[in-house]
Amino acid sequence: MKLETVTLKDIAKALNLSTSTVSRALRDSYEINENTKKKVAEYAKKVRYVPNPIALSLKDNKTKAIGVIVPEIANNFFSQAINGIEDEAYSRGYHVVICQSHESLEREKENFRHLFARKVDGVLISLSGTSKDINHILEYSENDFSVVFFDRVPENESFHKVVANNVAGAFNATEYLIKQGKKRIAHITSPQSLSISQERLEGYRKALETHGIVFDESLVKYCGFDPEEAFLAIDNLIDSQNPDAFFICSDRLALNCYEVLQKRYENKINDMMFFGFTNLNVSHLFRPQLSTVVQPAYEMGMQAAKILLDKLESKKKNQEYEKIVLETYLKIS
Amino acid sequence: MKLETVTLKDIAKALNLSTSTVSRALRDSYEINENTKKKVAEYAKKVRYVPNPIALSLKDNKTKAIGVIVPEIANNFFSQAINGIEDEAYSRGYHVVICQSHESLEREKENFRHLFARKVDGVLISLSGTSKDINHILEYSENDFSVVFFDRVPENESFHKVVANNVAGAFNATEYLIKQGKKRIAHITSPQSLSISQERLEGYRKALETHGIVFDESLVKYCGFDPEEAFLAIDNLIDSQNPDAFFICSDRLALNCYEVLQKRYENKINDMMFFGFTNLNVSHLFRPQLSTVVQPAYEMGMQAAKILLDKLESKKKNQEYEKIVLETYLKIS
DNA sequence: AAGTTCTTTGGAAACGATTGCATAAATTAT
DNA sequence: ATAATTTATGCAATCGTTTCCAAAGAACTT
Repeated sequence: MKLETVTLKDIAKALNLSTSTVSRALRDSYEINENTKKKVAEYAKKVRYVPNPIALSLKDNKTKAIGVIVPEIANNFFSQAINGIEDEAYSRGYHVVICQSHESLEREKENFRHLFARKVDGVLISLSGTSKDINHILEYSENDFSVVFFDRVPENESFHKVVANNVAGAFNATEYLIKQGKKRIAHITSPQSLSISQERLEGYRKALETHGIVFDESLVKYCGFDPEEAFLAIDNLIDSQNPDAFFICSDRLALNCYEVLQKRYENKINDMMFFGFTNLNVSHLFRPQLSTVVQPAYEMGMQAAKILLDKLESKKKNQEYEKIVLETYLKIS
Repeated sequence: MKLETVTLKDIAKALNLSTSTVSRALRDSYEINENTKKKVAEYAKKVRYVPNPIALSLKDNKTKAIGVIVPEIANNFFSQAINGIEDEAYSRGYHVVICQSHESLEREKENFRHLFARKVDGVLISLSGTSKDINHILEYSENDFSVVFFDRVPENESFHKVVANNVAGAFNATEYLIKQGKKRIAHITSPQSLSISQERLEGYRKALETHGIVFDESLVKYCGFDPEEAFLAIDNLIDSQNPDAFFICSDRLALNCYEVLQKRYENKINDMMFFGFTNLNVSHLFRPQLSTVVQPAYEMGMQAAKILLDKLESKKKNQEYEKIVLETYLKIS
């Protein structure tokens, strides 16, 4: 059983030393004789000693693990963000526990409880679509538990945040459509409570304004997470508002929208244009064509992880809260 | 600081008992007086006592965590499989640590080392595309560390495995194309070392055979993980082999293939048909149309997790290795 | 009434590592 | 040569929990 995990005690016994000496030798303490150090190091290597992270965790109440809560893994934006988080975390010796809220506040609370009970050192989170407040998070963060938000963030000032420049992204997308001669641009978006919805709407409005188009509320549809609801909204919109373009603010809604189009409007949509706000890596293969505002998902994840880990590893209580805003780019199809 | 974690010792002190009594009371031991139990339970609830999982882990050398190694998260098949794994694991009180091999054997080895060092109780893995043998895994599994494979599995008999019925899926897809009148069906697939490649090729051949079409090796292309290589192979194939349909065995290759088609063959492809072996949830939106063999990814993940957890939780060393084969279905676009 | 059993509780070791403190031996200073 | 200092090591507590063992007191037996 060469895999039996060997402990300090085993090494101590084998070398006729005490565990404290072995421990210090391995950490290269100045108190230990060079010869002893060498002997210990050699033997430890030979038997492939690996410190037991659990014992360490118990000792200093740190797990070297961080939690991540996202609405869904099966979403390109989030899986790319997670890649960024993992790369940063692993390279710094942390591991990552991923949870999905499935857009449910209840699940999000549960995830938090779970991660906290598991004693992760901190949490990265992108809020669920039904989380209207963050009391469930304040409860933890106010007691010195580190939380960093990314993508979908709360208004509360007292948090670190990493977001895309949603206003600019939405502005650029809308402007592009306008420049293509579109006048009645429908805007399909997520629940109003989400920061991303508000900011993207703002970009959309600004672009209209800049180009002298009157904002028409009836072209805007907020959709929850029930597909049928989205289908109906989109259907109504096409029937009654006669849009010539769509600016759709999530993967999910873009797909809902295409679903409707394919089933019911094959004939009408020839000169409609579609813009999304997605990280679908296959959007260029869609017909009708779907251009999208692409967010630097990987980068966002990495930055968020970096902020969290920096915070965890700095002694001083850094009271300044960073908000990092990353630029998006347009991918025209 | 209402969040300060409370320990058994705190409860003991507050109630003037010993920690052992408190511990036993909470676990409802027969030795403890009913009144004492009640008092302890009440107080524990009041102060929201949650046992420290790290202390437990240290004690019984179990972390209630399982590791998952997949090539990529940002792939619908795997993220769906992970959903299945997580649902099963969380519902049984385990958490999940996810690692990505990025199709690299080296990374896969590292992932394994990492998970083992972190003392996860077992591992679920889908092999990387460059893992030609599994010595790096045998080393662990031979020493009583539980490993369950899913999707991309080794030949080795002494493992639990959960796979899709790749042969049947490939057969059905190919047969469908044949029935649509296709005669020269190209087959683009992953490295030959992978179980999925071999099995899907087998299904493809069988279908041809069944329908009296001679298998033509030059219609088959194995592609590694370099996109340029894939582009070239597909390009050559179209130029020199005049295929009238494609059966493409992965998300990645399907995308590579479409890349080539869009850039260079817009005119030629009108009557070509395309079949994939993917869990892309948007394949019906592609043009040219992409039908696909859909695997029960969620179910596969769940079953794999179930087998692993059952194994972890059963005392007896179950020497029979299960191989579960789940059926696929065709999604025609 | 003395011994036996049952009920209920506490003490202490264990899991694996770190670390403050004590101490023995070796070296240096006076 | 003796005291002071340095060098090198070990002991024991700690983190939070479980569990084996001991034990005190109550209740029972004969």
